[in-house]
Amino acid sequence: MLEFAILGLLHQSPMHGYELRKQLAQVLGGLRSISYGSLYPALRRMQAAGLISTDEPPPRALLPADAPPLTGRRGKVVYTITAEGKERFHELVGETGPEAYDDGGFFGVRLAFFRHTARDVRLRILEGRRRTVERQREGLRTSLSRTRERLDRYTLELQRHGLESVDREVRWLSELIDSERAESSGDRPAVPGPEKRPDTD
Amino acid sequence: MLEFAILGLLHQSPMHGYELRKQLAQVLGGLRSISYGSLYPALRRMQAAGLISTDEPPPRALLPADAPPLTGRRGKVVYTITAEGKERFHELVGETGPEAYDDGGFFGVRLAFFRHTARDVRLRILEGRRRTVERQREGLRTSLSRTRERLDRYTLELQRHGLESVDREVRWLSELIDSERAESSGDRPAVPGPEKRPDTD
DNA sequence: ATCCGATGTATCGCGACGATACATCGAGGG
DNA sequence: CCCTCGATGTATCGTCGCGATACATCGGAT
Repeated sequence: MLEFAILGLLHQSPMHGYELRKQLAQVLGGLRSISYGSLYPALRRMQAAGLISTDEPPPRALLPADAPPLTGRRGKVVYTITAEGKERFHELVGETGPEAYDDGGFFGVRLAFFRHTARDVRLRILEGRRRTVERQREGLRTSLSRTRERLDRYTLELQRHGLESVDREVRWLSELIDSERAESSGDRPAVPGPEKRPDTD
Repeated sequence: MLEFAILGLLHQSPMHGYELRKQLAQVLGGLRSISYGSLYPALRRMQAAGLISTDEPPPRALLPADAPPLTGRRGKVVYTITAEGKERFHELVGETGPEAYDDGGFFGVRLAFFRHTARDVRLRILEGRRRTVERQREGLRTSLSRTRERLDRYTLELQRHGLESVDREVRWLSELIDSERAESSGDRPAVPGPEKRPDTD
């Protein structure tokens, strides 16, 4: 998931780790962010896999005689997506399996890069997400009705609030799906070729 | 957090790991659960710390000559809270610092065991949680108004939905606080002694 | 002149997770 | 009567995210 988000952001423009982290917070929905303890290892993994490269300016121009401690390299590093990285990103962007929507976090990131995603893929993901959340809702509903008596007042409140939230999410997704379909019908004859890439490099 | 939840559940009655996990799912708000990969290590940590003990029936009654592989011990294990565990639980139940409400997950677990929590502590936690969520809301609001133009339609939708959810959570918390205060005023002269333990073993 | 907050890179230990394996047992159907 | 199947049950492994922490640079305010 982190990998996907990083690829998506670097796909737009090269960036420092610091900037990357800030953008990531936006992409993650504004609330949760990602820590440096996750970000830097991820960047190193991706670099090792050849998905990104570092445009690294010389780490220190001829350090001036009185060498400071300098435990490790401390120069600004700009990360750039490679050709393989772009390829990987488009591969991930086309995925429609459960991993794309079962986890809400991943789904949010997929949403953030929907402009790189073909319409039919968008619809499949939105519908998959809705099914997942509907299943959660039903589970919560039955569990709530089965245990209503034996439960703490506060636990009950928590579950009630959770149920309402999930319910709202279903309605929200339905609106997104509807507007997606509406745009789709005024757009093309509804059955285009199977290979449609709205995004070209 | 896991530690707190486990102590709370075992405080009610001894349990197998399997049952513990199911109850944990309820306590966690009905949606997310905890994996065995988290649960068993946590149990072992807590056992090492002396907070719980295992009522372990003899792992295998005189294995019958034709010894099966038996890679590790595979017998049912019942976990029981110890006196130190109860002490630790009451200690945690009295905590009112940011760690009690800054993380939503932890807050949910605290809610689940509110019946073991003194009224004034309950109020402090609820109010702390509300402040935290309000801060999130303000952050989201300003970020949304600052970047409204430059944002993807989908990202915008995601943030809008997130903002509404957070807003609803604030209202929900306010209701809880109000009803808590209402009960409190009809109960005792509002300023009882500082040491009030509704829960006794 | 100095201090402070924003920018920036990096590591460590802890712990949560999904995947996986294995074991037992009751119920039901062949 | 056996056999499979789903629920119950214990356990480990590698991967990875996190908070805490440290360190460094730079611009502007005091």
